[in-house]
Amino acid sequence: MSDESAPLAKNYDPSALETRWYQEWTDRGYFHGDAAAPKAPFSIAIPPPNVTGFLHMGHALGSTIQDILTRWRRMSAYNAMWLPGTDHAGIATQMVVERNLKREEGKTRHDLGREAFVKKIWEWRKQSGDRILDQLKGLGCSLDWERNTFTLDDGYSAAVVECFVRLHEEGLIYRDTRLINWCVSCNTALSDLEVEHNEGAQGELYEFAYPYADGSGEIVVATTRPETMLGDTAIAVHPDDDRYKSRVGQKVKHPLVDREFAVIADDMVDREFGTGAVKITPAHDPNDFECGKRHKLEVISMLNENGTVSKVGGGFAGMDRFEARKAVKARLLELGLERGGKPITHSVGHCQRCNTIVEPLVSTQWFVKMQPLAEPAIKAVEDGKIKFVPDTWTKTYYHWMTNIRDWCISRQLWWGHRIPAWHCKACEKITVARTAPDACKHCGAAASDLKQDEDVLDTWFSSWLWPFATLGWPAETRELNTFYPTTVMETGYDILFFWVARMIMAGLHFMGKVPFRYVYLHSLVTDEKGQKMSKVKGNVIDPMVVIEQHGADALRFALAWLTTNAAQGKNIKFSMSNVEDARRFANKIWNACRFVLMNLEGFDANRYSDIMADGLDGVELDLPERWLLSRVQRKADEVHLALDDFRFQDSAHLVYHFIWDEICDWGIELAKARLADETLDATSRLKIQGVLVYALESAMRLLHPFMPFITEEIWQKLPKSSSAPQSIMITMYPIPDSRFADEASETSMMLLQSVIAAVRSVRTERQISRAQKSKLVLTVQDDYKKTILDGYKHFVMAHANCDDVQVRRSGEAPKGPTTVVMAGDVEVTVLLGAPADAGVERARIEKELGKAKKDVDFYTKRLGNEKFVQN
RNA sequence: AGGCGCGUAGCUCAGUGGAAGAGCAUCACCUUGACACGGUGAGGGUCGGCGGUUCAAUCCCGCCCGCGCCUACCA
Repeated sequence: MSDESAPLAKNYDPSALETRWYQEWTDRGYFHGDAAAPKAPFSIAIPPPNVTGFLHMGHALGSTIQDILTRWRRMSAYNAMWLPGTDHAGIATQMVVERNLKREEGKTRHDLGREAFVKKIWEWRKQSGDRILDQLKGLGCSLDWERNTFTLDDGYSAAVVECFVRLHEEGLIYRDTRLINWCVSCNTALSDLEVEHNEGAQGELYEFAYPYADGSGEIVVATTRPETMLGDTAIAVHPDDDRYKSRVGQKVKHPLVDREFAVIADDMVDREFGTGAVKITPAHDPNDFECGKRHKLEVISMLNENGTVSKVGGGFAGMDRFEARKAVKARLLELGLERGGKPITHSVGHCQRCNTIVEPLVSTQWFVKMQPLAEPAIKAVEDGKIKFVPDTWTKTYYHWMTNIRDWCISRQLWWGHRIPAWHCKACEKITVARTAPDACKHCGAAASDLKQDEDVLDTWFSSWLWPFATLGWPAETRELNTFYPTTVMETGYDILFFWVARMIMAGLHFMGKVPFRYVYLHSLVTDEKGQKMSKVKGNVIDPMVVIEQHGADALRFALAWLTTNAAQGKNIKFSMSNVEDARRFANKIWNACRFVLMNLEGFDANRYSDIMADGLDGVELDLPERWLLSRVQRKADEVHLALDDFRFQDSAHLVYHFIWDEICDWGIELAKARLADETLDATSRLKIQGVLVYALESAMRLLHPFMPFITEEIWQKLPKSSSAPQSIMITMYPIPDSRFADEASETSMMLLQSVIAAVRSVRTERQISRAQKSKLVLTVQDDYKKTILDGYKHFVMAHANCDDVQVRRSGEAPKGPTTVVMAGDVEVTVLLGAPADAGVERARIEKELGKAKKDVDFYTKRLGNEKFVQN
């Protein structure tokens, strides 16, 4: 614990204080959300990172945003709870462990066998699984660690089984044999979403001829995948295509394998494309598969699951699919059947995990029927029960949801939730159950005849339960009752379909309520050039390195500063200079605090709060103090509104400018001279000190969600009345206090600021040295301004470096060389020691005059405009 | 092929139907007892192009030109 009475260190050093405070907060249990607390709940479930992962800039951004929201709401009297956890991440994790196994022991998972391999993964999880959580701690995330959940925890796994069994009972989960996406490298089925379509792949549209079986010529087809001709079972042409009309029904002879099949007519064929004749391979193309169903074609799989040609490929059997492509082409050339080819740009599906080209294969898999789940999920958004921020995503969501297709959920992996289905050796039927069944439900065969399905479930099939399975579902817990629905889901837009949409469906289906009220989707964080950060490119900025160098506070503030509710698809370009800027800001705060602390001689916080207890009424305060108090209220209001709208950049800017431009540049500067004056009476001094402390303390609370560590450190050092809480974390977030709002003072200050700025500008332009004081004549348009400027001319003198200020309603131009500028409608005449350069002066005045004339023209025109005046 | 979005100061980006803003960068001056990770001041933009609606358009509409993203089974 830091010694509160110790002075603030001369230099700001984030590293030591950040670790210290995180420990302190955890020890005091500040992060825990009590399900029984009688306060309005505010909850967020973290998008669980991959258990083997490490924190990247995207996590840092998302977690910063979530922590800002959580800390802000916690300070605003909400029962705030931010739930941490990790995802077992099926394929990704299995791949990492397989790679290690290969590297360290030269073995494959098959060498170990399922049980030993899964054990191995658990060991790996144990050793690396907490790294990413520790990194989140380093970032300052106020996560409720008591609720930390892993998607393979017993309770969570039970929820996954429950979900599967219920959907199966409802007929929403089924098993079917159909064309699915298969990764020949990962050796598993994939869902449609896990296939990435790399746009613009260069391929060849290859043409070759099928001879008619009766020797009456040939039909030329065009394909990008010649090797699949080994599985062809038809040729399709358009029914109205005169070129081929007469050939429909006629047989062709396969040139490489012993097979004949017919020319068929199907209007899926585009007459303009290729030759207008399409080879049909129902087992290896989704289009052809559908076509095959329509025409009851034979489905011949010519590829094995590992991507080699199957035994139906005759002499090509055993070849890799790309090798086979070359071989088939060579053979066709030999046979004189090649008819040319041309380059084509098309999109090819790649495995999201390993980037291997995905193979459409016929396979028996488990599926979820999505449409019945999607309909209520669409309605919930239409009804405004869930709002997307930014709302441009709403349309994207509707589009995907209304065109949703069934979800292939079985994966041929070992790491994950095993499918709760048992195959009966006796009757070959399947029994789906919550626990291993005693007997086959269909034929009564003994348990010994039942074998559990080898496959595991898609990782996302467990994550779609996240907002409620983490709170104890299917049990009816107090946690669910209090924290479900969660308030906000904050995540990257890249998993809108993978995860967010599916959570909405699952939440509505199993809980009958939406899983969250708001979906905040953040942008992709790229490097400063807009390039995606990747190890290969070597442009990765590691958040942990940033934290080490500049502190978590600087990183968080930089991220918040960059986070606009940007339009869809616009990235956040991140560079170290953003962090350095934030670090400079932290340093500025540090030093402002040092100034205030150094000037607190004789200050008594309790006495100050007694004086101010009833607001401004009857309290004699100088203008800068009234002004600063009022500004605090205004900023508190603005920041609150910005956060309420998820405008993180706005809120960060507001606090930044409040602290830097208002507290430091004016509040402290105006206080300086007076505090330095030893003749100042004790009460006046107390008020100046008190207001500075108040403003700084309020600013620290405003800033705390963004920069939790430095604000705590400084807050602890500031004098407080005896009733103050133990930590800034448990103070109230500033809300505007009307007792301290004072519009008149803000107006008056603005007048002073503009006059001071005008004089400074003249002095710089005239190159008047610092040592030389100026004399001013201020000519004003009304008595109010005269009173203000007369009353506070000492501030003008001090801050505009003048030794004489005369304020008047009108009068002759002062004698001697002068420069006149306008500050609003105040004529500011600066008396110069020496005559100005006539040419320079003329140019300046002409420029100003030109501007003024333009203004006059503009307003005259506008006021002369009848329709404008009417409006 | 459909859909979404972007084009504003040198750079990165906010923003609004009533003559444009921030941070950084640039230039000048200032080592003033909080801070040179600082202070003061200055320069810099026909808000992608062309039309339309409006009293008024950077903002609304249409087209065009440049980008980016998402969805999709074009063999």
